[in-house]
Amino acid sequence: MSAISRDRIPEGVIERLPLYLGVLIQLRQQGESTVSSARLGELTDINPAQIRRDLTHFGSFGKRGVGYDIVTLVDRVQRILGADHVHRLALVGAGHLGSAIADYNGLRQHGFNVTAIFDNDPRKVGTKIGDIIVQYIDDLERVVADQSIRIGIVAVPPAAAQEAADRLAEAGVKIILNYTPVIVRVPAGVTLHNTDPVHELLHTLYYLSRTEDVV
Amino acid sequence: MSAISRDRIPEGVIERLPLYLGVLIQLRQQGESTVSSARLGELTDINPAQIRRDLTHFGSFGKRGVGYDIVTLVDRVQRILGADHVHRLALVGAGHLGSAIADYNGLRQHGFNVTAIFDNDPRKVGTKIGDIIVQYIDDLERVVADQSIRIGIVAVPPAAAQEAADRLAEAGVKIILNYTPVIVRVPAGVTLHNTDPVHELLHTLYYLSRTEDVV
DNA sequence: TAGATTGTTAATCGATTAACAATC
DNA sequence: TAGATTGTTAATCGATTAACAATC
Repeated sequence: MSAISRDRIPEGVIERLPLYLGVLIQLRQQGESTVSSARLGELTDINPAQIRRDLTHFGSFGKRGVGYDIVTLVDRVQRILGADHVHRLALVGAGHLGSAIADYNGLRQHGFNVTAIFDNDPRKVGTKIGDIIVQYIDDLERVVADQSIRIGIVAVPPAAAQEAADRLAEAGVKIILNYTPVIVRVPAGVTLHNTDPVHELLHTLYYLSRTEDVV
Repeated sequence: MSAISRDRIPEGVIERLPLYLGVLIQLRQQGESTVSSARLGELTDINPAQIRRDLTHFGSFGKRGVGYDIVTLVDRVQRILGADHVHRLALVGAGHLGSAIADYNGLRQHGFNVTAIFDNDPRKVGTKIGDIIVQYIDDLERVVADQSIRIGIVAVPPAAAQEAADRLAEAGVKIILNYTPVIVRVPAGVTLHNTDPVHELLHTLYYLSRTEDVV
């Protein structure tokens, strides 16, 4: 290897790649064939210089005077992220949130396939969400290992969150998406990502109180 | 005012405040009365120096040699974020995702009160989610204005996302949480926050492909 | 060739962290 | 008083952006 620098890639770069990917796929659907960093910047609200800079961390994918070939760039970004092949997902929790996630088509479109759903409620076990039959939580370890699933989603009530994460990690899952407000501990080697509407609301709220003055 | 600097607060600081708040509330529940930045750092995985630095943007809330009084700090952080009083929320979309959000107790605990839910499906209109009756989407403008709701959540199918956001903004909403993968445009003065599981999965995925090598 | 746009450097800007004096 | 921990400064580190030569 020569041109491509294999140094640490800044976190911010990795966060922006999915954003680029989303816009690129949209452009591809619209039949566009090339795109400039300027146009990409408009669509993502990100400085074009930064987009170019971000991409050079992984190589040089554009043509001077022309821009980036969309099909190629989609492919490259997917490969960088590891989204160029299918990933099986285990979902813990078959309530409203779990159902929403399992039904969500966007996942499959990006190669994320929910292939196992677990719940501890006997009334839910055996029912179907989409194509998938809800299984009893005690089968988690076996099923996850059998399917060598490496991504898990925690969509259970707060009180059950830590246990769900523990079992997923124990079963060999490497990425856990936590949809619970609970601060979950995971062993080293497991990447945790938290999503909590409260967190996001509180964050945005700050800017609200600055703009209008509350009575 | 003298001590408190009224300069621009870095985005990162505002993002961390909700995290501190979550941990502080947890500590308060456990009956703790004071906490040091060191302990707070352990619980949040954030450098203690940064925590102290972050807080000084808003004043000095601690006691040297002692730490921070938890009750006071919770109160101060809530006030900074604007979370010291109740906010009404309008929810668009009464599907699984909408139901999950409306049922979510964490919201109410932080002063977020879903007081209006809208859907365009006549079969859902009139049904109840928790205490709230689902209303027809065409009533959105009227209801939101009547209740002077300033926060809206979009939990509809992707195709309906832009329209939902447009109507919320039109009705006077200032913060929109978009739970759709669609890149939604909002008028100036409206703050948009996007949450998409795909986005988060793709982001985390990058680190997965670095650690283990895929076959 | 002239125009456009990349890849890359260098300058700026901002955020994180270590260190320590102030002080409870 | 001795020990602990804050508030704050200064140093480091990293990320963003402007600018432009390379080149399609």
